[in-house]
Amino acid sequence: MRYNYGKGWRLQYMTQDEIRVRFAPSPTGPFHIGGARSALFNWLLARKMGGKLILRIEDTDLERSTKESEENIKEALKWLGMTWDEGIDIGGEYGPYRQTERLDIYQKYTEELLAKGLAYHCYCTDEELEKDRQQQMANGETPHYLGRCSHLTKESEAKFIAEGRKPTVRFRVPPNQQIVFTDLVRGTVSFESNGVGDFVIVKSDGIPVYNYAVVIDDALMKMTHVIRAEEHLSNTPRQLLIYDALGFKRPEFGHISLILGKDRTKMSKRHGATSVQQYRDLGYLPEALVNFLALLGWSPVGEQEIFSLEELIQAFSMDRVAKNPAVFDVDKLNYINATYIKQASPECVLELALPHLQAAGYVDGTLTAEKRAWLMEVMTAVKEHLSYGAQVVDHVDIFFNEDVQFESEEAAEVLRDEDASQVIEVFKEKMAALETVDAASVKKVLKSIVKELKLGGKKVYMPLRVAMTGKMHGPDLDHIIPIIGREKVMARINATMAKM
RNA sequence: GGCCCUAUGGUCGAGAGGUUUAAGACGCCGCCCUCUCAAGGCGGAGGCAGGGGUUCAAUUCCCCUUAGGGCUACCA
Repeated sequence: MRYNYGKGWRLQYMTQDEIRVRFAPSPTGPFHIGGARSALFNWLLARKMGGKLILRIEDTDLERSTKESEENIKEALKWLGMTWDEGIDIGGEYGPYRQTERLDIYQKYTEELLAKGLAYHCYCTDEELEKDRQQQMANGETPHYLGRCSHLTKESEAKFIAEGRKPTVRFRVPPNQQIVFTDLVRGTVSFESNGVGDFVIVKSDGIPVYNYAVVIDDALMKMTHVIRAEEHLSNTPRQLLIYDALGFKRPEFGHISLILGKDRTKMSKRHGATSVQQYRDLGYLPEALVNFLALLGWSPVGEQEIFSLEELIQAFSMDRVAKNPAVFDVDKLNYINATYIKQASPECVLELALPHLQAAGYVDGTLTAEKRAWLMEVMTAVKEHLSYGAQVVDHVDIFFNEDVQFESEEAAEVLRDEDASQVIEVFKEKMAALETVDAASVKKVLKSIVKELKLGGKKVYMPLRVAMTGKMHGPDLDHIIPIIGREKVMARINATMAKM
């Protein structure tokens, strides 16, 4: 058995009315790829089980939260193809879905905790707290609040208030308790309450802290499963204590491991692109990114690796989520994206590539229908070579640049071959005689030259390739030629030969 | 420092005590195809972190060590 509770939980929840899961990001910066994966697993679980996905915004960090980040998250989720059933924008039975709009709700529970003596006001200053922390660390103890304000007399409390101190609210952690829960991906996890220490649940400005608000929201919003990143695992005991103190039913927890960079530390900017937006801007396809993310920490039963969204939903299950952290492997992402690009329509590839073609100055903002059609042919020729959209600029100069430059001395050498000029002469004649110039007719021409001149294919193709592109490599010649067009091909060849 | 999580090739990972000669994929190397580069096809190299147990049998269960990560905030 992989987990000591077996697979029963799945049955248990299949018979329940509905699964309710949430994705609850804090809008404090670019939408991280790890957040996208958390969202994905929740979304997949909800869709698989016919449940609901709730999108809640955890914006209690007033300094760092921005509306812009929130928009960013929504856009990214939509782009990736994930939709939510309740939450910001669309509302629902358990709203509001933005924590700063729920302050009155939290306050009600805070008063309850205070009244029951399960929480208390703390007037300690940052300096005092920091001093305690230093000392405990020096003593080799788990730093935690010493409880200085836990039993304040009315007099001293009045004195602090008179001094103008703004209190925080601390949760009174019961001593000598074992906090145990069963994690969907990790099995039984246990903590000692003694290691926790009374923690702040409401800041001195009256705003609740994450560990507190999250519990009230998840409970009130009737979450059945909390699937989130492993960084929250160590916070879970604190949250469990609050569930119990408030008499809430505990949901199931599942902590999925973190996504690491190449050096096995948490993914950060120095590992390259870390936000969903960056991958979109680089010209990755949302389906490919989702496919890749799904495989990072989850594995399907069979050997299939390329999954559509629908197939992922069918195949997904929480009991195949891995416990160990996963290194983000761009090579594999590129491979997956490349396979999606190969299957994609020219229109779709053009869409990925267009911003990069524009940035490189190959095309300007306005595209005529004719130009667009031509670009699609170019895309068809190069899409086999692309891992992502931005790479297009490495492959298209041969279609845009009429001034042929040899990429190397080796290339120039090809045209000095004894048979080169004859090949080119024959090619020009045959091309001129052609009624329609397309891949099939060009291919016929090229083959006939090989045959008639009794030369190897290399001796025929390479001089022509170099004469019209200056390069030794590129897409198939019979594809390139119709795209460049007969006139320009001729002009290029003539110009190149004149230089010899 | 304390607490918690994790440990199969370079990477993602299958594996649920004997079915393993340890899947599959990416990457790497070679061959084929081919005008070239890709793509595609075929093949190859490469791994159970170390040490103790438990057991007739351990990659699989337990313990320790080591390594990595997370938490330890009036961040989330």
